[in-house]
Amino acid sequence: MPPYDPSAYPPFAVTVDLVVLTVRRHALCTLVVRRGESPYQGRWALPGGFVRAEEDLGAAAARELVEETGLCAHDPAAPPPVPSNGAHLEQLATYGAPDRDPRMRVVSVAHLALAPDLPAPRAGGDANSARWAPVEELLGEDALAGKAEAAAAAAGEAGSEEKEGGPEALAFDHARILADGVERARSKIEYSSLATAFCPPEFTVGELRRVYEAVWGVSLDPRNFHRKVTGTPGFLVPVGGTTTRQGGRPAQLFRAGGATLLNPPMLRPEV
Amino acid sequence: MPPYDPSAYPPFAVTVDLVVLTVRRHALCTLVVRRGESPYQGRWALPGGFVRAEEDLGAAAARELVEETGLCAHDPAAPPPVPSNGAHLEQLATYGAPDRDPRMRVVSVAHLALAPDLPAPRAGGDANSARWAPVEELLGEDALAGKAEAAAAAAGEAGSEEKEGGPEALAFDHARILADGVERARSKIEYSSLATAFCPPEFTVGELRRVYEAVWGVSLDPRNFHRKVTGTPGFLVPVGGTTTRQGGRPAQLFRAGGATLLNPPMLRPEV
DNA sequence: CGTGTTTATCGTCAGGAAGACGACTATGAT
DNA sequence: ATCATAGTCGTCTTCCTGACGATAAACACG
Repeated sequence: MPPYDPSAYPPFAVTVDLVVLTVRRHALCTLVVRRGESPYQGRWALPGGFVRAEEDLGAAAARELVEETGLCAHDPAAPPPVPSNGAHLEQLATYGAPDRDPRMRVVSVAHLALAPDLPAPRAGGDANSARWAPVEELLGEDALAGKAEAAAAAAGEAGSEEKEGGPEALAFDHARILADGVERARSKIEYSSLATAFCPPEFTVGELRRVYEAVWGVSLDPRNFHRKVTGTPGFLVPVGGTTTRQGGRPAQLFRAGGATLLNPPMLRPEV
Repeated sequence: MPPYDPSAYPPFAVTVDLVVLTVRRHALCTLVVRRGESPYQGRWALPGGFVRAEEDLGAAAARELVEETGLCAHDPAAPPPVPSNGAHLEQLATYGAPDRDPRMRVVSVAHLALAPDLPAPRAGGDANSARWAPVEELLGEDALAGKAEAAAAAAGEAGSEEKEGGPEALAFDHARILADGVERARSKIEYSSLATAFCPPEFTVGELRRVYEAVWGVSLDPRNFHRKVTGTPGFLVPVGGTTTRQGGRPAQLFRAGGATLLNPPMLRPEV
């Protein structure tokens, strides 16, 4: 790399942060790690780390994802030959407020990963521990600045609310990043087949419906949902077998079809 | 800012690049500037520049927008008190391949700006000149790698196609950034009222329809379009007057309504 | 072994949205 | 006066959706 006058531009640290979402026990959950270092020590944070000198942004996110979860990132542009436990990974947004990290100027390129339900997370790297936390618990409708907290005061809130959004507020601006990631996932499963990324390779219509219900936080009519997804071309391909994982009548098994954009889209119920 | 061990992380340069879109003479156009400096000297590029040491990413994009176009950025989160000629500005994506700039490691946070038709651009900063270029001319269906160029060979292509995507290929990875920005705009005017950002403060239904037609590259039925947009709550509010800017029968004038999300959405015609 | 429960799947019906297109209106150009 | 252009209002058919009844196939219990 040719030299260049370093005084012509200010130096930045560039990191990647990960919003890893999954559906566990009917709830949308995200991976958080306990911070062991100085700023926000002991608080939960999104997993992440520095981008290496010769590393692409997406590669850095994939590396962090493997380190934290063992998941093999599944680039939508280049489907892997082996259908391993690959998670969907895409860039979310970049956060670079000058004071977001008190140590130095850090620009963080957040990525969004969607994964099927996994066993307990393995703590990796510099994290003391890691867990799947329900996003509702982390984003309690007022975990972000700007939301009215009048309702809490009026209701005589039980528990120990802290100043910045609940007892388990995330470090840095990670609550904002998580909220953006959740909103991205909520809107993207509307018009793409991304909801299948939350499912194992073979799944039933009911399991897919429970993904939508968990991500959107609504309940859907099983009959209309079944008609909709089986009638959308390219969304699901039957794989032949049946299963009775959930009790009740055995259900057909499907794989994700080749379609990435759904037409017609799934419609999120109104408010 | 407290000191921090600079050997613990590799230093990056962080820039913002702008995809400024407008509709001119029934065509979707973007602002490009002529590069005066060494890599890709003389080639067209997207406007952009370094983020300053204490500057937020959005602020840097807004500053570049003012420098290049005189447009006052219009943060959706904080509507300006004065309805000046504010353009819509939002973050698009971040590009940080290790070799995207031969001089050094640069991470560019691209932003998307939508503006009404403007007078000739004023060349600012380090740009020799600037112009509005039709995106179709910059992204000729094969300006990006990966597209099949077999059709060009079979048709006995006239003109002087270069190796990397046409005679006016953009510098760096700016063709990719532009393509992503155009795709964002195309999809976002479907379900949001963002198409009004391409219109002057007061506009007619026909002018709004021509925006959709230019951005999507299709032709829409004027009668169905009229019924749709006037029937979508919060999209348009009548302002009272009429105009005959386009010839023909005078048309009612509207302003953009308060709605940001359209329900039902506008539907882009199928392939 | 019957009954109840759970889940899956198929059908029906009414309301609404959208595409195709006819008809009419109000301006300027010739 | 006539034509061209652009805007606006209706109609009709088709498709999608939400609400919901009905049936099917498993298991749990008495």
